[in-house]
Amino acid sequence: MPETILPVRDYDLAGTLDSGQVFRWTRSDGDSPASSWTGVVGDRVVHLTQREDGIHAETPGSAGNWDWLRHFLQSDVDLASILKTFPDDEPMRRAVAACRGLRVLRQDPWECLASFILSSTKQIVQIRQIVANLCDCFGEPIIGNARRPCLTPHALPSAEKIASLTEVQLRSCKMGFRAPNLLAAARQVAGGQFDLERLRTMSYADALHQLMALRGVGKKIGDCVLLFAYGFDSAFPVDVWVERALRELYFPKRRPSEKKLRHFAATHFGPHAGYAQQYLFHYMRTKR
DNA sequence: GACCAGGACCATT
DNA sequence: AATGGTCATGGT
Repeated sequence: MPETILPVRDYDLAGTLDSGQVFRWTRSDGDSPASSWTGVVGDRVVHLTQREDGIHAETPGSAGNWDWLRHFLQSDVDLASILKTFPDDEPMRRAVAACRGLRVLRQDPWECLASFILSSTKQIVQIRQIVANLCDCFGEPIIGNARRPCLTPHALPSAEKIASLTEVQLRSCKMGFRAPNLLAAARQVAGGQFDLERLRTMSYADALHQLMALRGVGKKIGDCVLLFAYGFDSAFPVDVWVERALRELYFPKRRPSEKKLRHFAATHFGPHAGYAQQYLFHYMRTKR
């Protein structure tokens, strides 16, 4: 089985894979002290383990030069230089101290868009379950991993595949009112009316505007896709946790208006605001 | 059994 | 511009 070591330091694999960016990774370390995870990147099953000398990776079948994994993990980015751009205030210092090595991943755009269309008013554990249902029922099986037939991993279904389904079939995955939104997005992507690749060439504002034209995609989900799939580091998704972080950590006592809060979020956190947002999010979710 | 969840959207004030 | 209801579902 192909394997490699990514000699990366300052990388919290567990925190990163469990910080609500991706929904298909499961811990597989039993009682071992090392943090070990299994997931799917594209059409490959990957097993990752965090050790002293870096992240150990193995995948059945062919791994090529592993660039696809370095890209997904963003293991070559200089985290320290990003942290330097964070505002020098008490909330950020606390969040950074509490989430050492937290990274922002780089996902496939369709997987990211589909996942976050399904994320609306759902807890992360439930998003995981919905995405798992969707992959198990309609994703392409990944062959060569048949430990047991019922555990055959599946890729996330393509836009074309989902576009060929019915709303009733999608609802069987327990995604509720999100089903028509996912179906509509899949049809537009599969039919070529919506070009996910073209977003790469656009400005942040234009790309966000495009995404928000999709039913079920507002500012928050649009920002998640731009940050997690396209690397627009200025995107600053504000969900209930981040809003709580802003109000509690930056405006205790006062009650800033929604508009004022959005202005603060858009101007205070610098060129890598998206990273700062992820630190605040994970900090709020894991403290206490 | 309430309450809430990585929201978006539409109808009222 | 700011609230309020609605949409499904299940964990805590």
